[in-house]
Amino acid sequence: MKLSLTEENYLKAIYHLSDDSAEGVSTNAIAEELSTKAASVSDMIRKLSKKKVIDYQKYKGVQITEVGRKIALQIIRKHRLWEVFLVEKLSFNWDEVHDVAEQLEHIKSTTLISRLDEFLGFPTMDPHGDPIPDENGEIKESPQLPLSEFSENTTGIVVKVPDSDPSLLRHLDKIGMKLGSRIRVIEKVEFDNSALISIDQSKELYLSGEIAKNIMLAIKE
Amino acid sequence: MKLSLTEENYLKAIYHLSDDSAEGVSTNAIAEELSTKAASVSDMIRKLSKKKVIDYQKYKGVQITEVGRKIALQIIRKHRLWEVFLVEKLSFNWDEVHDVAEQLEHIKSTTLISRLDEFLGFPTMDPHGDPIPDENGEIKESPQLPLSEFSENTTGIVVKVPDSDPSLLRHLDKIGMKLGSRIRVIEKVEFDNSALISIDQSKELYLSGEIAKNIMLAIKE
DNA sequence: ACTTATTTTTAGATATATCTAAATTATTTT
DNA sequence: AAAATAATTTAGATATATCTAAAAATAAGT
Repeated sequence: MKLSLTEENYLKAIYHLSDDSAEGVSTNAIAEELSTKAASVSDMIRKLSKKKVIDYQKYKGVQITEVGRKIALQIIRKHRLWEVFLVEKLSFNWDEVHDVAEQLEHIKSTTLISRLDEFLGFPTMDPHGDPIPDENGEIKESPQLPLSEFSENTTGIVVKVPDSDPSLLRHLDKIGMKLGSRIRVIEKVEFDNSALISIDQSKELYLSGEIAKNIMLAIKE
Repeated sequence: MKLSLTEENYLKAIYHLSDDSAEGVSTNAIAEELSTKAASVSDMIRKLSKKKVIDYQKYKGVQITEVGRKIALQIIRKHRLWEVFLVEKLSFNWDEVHDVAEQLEHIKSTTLISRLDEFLGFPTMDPHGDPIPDENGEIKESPQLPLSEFSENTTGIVVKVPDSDPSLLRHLDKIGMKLGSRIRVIEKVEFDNSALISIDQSKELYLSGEIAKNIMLAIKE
């Protein structure tokens, strides 16, 4: 199955949107995700449907097929492996890697990606804590909740933050919150859903509910 | 200056063809280099001319401008750095890297390429023995010595052989030694100045001192 | 110098990916 | 259920990159 760069980006967007809701993905949602217009999405949807990577009925939204899912996972695998490379080998900050990885993920060479995987020591998680699918598209995921769902006096490890928002990532960097940071919820403020937390058993600060919703923690017994 | 992927490939081809002959580059030559048709080249030439990366008069061929040359050298820099990465870090054979490097050279990120340069230890030569331009487009020809002057357990890339002696060239052809071949001196024989060498990490054979004196190698750390 | 051959350019078509504006279908409100 | 609103699709345009076939300019052969 040969897909153009644009087709790959559409398929990836549809895959991500499929995760959020079990229902079919709407044209508008795809348009917003890709910062394009619904009309363009309609055109592309017909192309992808003809290639059998998505199922599609007019006005009914799209659903990714098993074939499409496998392809999307391979693109995501490449994206995340390149992110590991950029952070571990080229000393990028974890908030600088997304745009470059968006380009690198489209390089076509199965040899390249398996050699890269080996070179990086077969990592299972990218620098944002997202799991890296294996060459068959299998994902091994650990149980996790957003920080906002944690109750007082519980502890978790940062395993995932959205990689799409540089301003958030810069802020987290500034307060010293990284993947692997140990977060303890000391106090929850009912009024605005903010929370007093500690980072790595030292720094204490208040975190807004907005931020807390975006930080995924692995539950620590 | 923003160039599309296709424009970058045209510019690179024109740069390479400019090297061969001091005269302007012909439409047909570009078409053949890129496996496309002369009509397509005519169209693209007008675009590149409008962007001032080449000079062009109808029916008179093209010449690369200083601006164009600088851009071409940056693309070549990226191509060759990626080739070093593929060979040194991902264990590609030097004859497998070209197609992947052709893709990687178009990734846009100056940070990426300077970090990659550093990660690779600021190499001056790619796996084929071609020099790697620096970030200003300057090329430093690498130091070279005749094979006979190399000591045991050192490696070099064939950069020059006398073109005046057909019998020598025929012999080199027979043993599989070409420009760009990677030669490792395994053992030197004092008695007759011959040397046991390996060619391209595979074939091993003895080479007479007479031949070794005539083969120039670029020194590879 | 004139004819022939080659090279190069133009004109018109095709394919991808995008857009705006209008038409159509689906959903929501009253 | 009819009217209003929202979502989606189609129609027609634009921009890039390509092609074939025909025209124009240059180069070569006699």
